[in-house]
Amino acid sequence: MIRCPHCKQVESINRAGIVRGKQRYFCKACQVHFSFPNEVHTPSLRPHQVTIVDIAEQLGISKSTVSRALRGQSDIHPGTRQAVLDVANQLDYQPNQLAHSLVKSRTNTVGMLVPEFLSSFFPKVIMSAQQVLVEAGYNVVICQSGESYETEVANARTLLANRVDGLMVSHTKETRNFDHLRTFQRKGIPVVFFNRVCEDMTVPNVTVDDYRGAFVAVEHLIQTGRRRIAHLAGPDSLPNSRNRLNGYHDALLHYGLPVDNELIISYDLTLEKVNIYVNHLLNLPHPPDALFAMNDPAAIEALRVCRSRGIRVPAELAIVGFSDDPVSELVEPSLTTVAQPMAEIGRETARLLLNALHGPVSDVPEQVMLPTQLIVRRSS
Amino acid sequence: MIRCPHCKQVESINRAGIVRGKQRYFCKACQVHFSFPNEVHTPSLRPHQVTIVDIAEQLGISKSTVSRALRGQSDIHPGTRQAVLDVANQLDYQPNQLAHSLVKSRTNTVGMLVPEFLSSFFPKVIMSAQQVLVEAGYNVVICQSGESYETEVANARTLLANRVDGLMVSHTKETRNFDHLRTFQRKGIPVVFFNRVCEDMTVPNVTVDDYRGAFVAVEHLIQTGRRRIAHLAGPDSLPNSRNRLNGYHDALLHYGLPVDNELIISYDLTLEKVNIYVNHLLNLPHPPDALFAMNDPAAIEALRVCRSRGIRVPAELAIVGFSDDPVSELVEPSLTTVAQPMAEIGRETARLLLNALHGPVSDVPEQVMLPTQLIVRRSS
DNA sequence: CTGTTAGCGCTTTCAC
DNA sequence: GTGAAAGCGCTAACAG
Repeated sequence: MIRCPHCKQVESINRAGIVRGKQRYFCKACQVHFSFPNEVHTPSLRPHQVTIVDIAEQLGISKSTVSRALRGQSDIHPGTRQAVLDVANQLDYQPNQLAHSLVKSRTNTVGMLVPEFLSSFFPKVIMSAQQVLVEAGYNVVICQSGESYETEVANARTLLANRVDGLMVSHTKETRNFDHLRTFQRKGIPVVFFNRVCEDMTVPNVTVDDYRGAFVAVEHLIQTGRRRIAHLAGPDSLPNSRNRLNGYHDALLHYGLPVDNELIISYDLTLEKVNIYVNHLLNLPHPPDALFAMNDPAAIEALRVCRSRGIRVPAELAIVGFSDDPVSELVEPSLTTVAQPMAEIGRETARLLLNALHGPVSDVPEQVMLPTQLIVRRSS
Repeated sequence: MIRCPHCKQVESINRAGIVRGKQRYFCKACQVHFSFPNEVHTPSLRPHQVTIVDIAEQLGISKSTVSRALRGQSDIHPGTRQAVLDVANQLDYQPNQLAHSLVKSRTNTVGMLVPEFLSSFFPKVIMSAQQVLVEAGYNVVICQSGESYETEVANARTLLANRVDGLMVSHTKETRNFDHLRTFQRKGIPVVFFNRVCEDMTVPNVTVDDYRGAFVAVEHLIQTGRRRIAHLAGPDSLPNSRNRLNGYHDALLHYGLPVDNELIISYDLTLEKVNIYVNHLLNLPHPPDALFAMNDPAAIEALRVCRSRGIRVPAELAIVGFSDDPVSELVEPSLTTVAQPMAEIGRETARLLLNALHGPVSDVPEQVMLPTQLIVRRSS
């Protein structure tokens, strides 16, 4: 009698052919295929985990000696060391990092709090930060909050309970209260911000020059003849958004163009809102001839709105994004955007954290601001 | 005297204006902006971490009582509990998960090994798996290996040393030896494979019906009049690749088309190779009129090659990808592709792991195969 | 209801 | 060189 592993029903099961000698089944209710292997799995209870005491006993020596041998300390008889290593190997000994961390009160692990990792920005930053940190002997554990403040707080608690040695943070768009991060500071655990930084906390941080990036982007639009430039801004809670908005604003002023508040809309970083707002802008009596968006996903969504309305880009509306997501090169027309040095952001964040971790930090916290670069493509 | 935090030089520093009252600097050598905050950071050594003993002493009770109160056990005087909670709060007590895990010999943490997370596939799978697992009270730590076998082995060692309670794995394209994963099995730590599964290990796993997905994709090309269909296959080491290749193969046979080995090229999942191979295919005396690619990034790279060579898609070459990466909808022309239910893969993987974690698993390991869906767009 | 004791697996004095 | 003993912070019997 075959039972669907999902809905536990028996009636809805059909045989679905044989693949590599195995009968496959299909549950009509769940629309799911499944099968069972031939070999039988014998799930013993968790067996005894071998410890240094096991090694010590087998060798008739003390566990201190085993500990020393395993760590390759100097004051140890070469023969003893080899014997320990051999037995450890033979017993398939795996050191217990928990016990080690407990006694050393350091875990060699650092945490990273990010708001999401669906766009390419955070994965790239994570990878380069990780590379630097792993090389320095640290493990990196990544927590993503899905832009939810509550999840971020929960993640921070978990990392704290697990006694990470340090923390890298790019907070959610909802985060206004930073107590969960101040706790780390109070406990003497170094915190480094990147990308989205808290201006009220005195910690090292890594940002890009959002102001300048936005300024140059808008300048480019002006120099290519645009006069009514709209801005899809990010949430006011993010310094990022504010800096880009300021850059936009100052570029208009600098070139003597009026700042029309009707053309500035700040949204919550969800694509549905982009859709609504872009349509709204296009429906204006005097619609904009250009759009500078907070980020690439927004710009690309704007592109789609234009496509669906038959509005030609860039002829009728020029569009510029921010970040240089790999997608921006692939869309049609390809997207002009302000590139951020993602790998460098990661490396710098890792470097600042290592500084804080290693040195008895005698300096004021360092704040790194990386340059951006305008990449002109066909959407402008 | 200002020193560049990167190159440590003094000569290459320029002042770069004042932002929000702070002097900013620019290092010509490193092309980097930086600044220092006003407030001075006093980096004390790591302060004493408060423990249940501290709470016990302050209250003049035993630490067992504190432990019980904190965990909300039943046999405790409500007054005592409240007092403990108050002091814990006042002292900013944070439980030490390491100590807890050590004594319980379980960490409530599960590991996830993925080959990369730059494409959208793994992030999506991770997110949905995480959701299920967090709800069940587990933390998830994610390790990405960048498709490097050595990194995967190192990650596995770390997770083992940190005594994860369970493991979810999608291995690298290089992985042929699975000893690092068998170790978990031997130690009684449940392992679940997903997406890229090891056929030699008797563990639960989650896959999609690659064979059928490929078959349907090629069938679609045939039914829309294509006769010379090329296949850009993945590495032979991945069952994924082999199943998709088989689906391609059988579809041709089923419709009475010849299988031309010249049109089947297997590549190593790097985009540079895609470029070379697609060009090679297009240079053939009898070039293909359609291409079925192992995955969306490859298909999109093929699209770019065509664009740069002025080859019209789909008129001259129809292209079909695999996975339904969000990008595939955005490229021009939009990409026909075989969608994988990423969220469901994650959920199922998490479910299988929870089963193994909770139940004393009395069954044979379950193998789930999820259906795919052909999404026809403009590239075919 | 609460305290005492032992111990999770490891490192670290301090003797010998 | 090596061992004995104490302790990292917490939980879990077992008494009372």
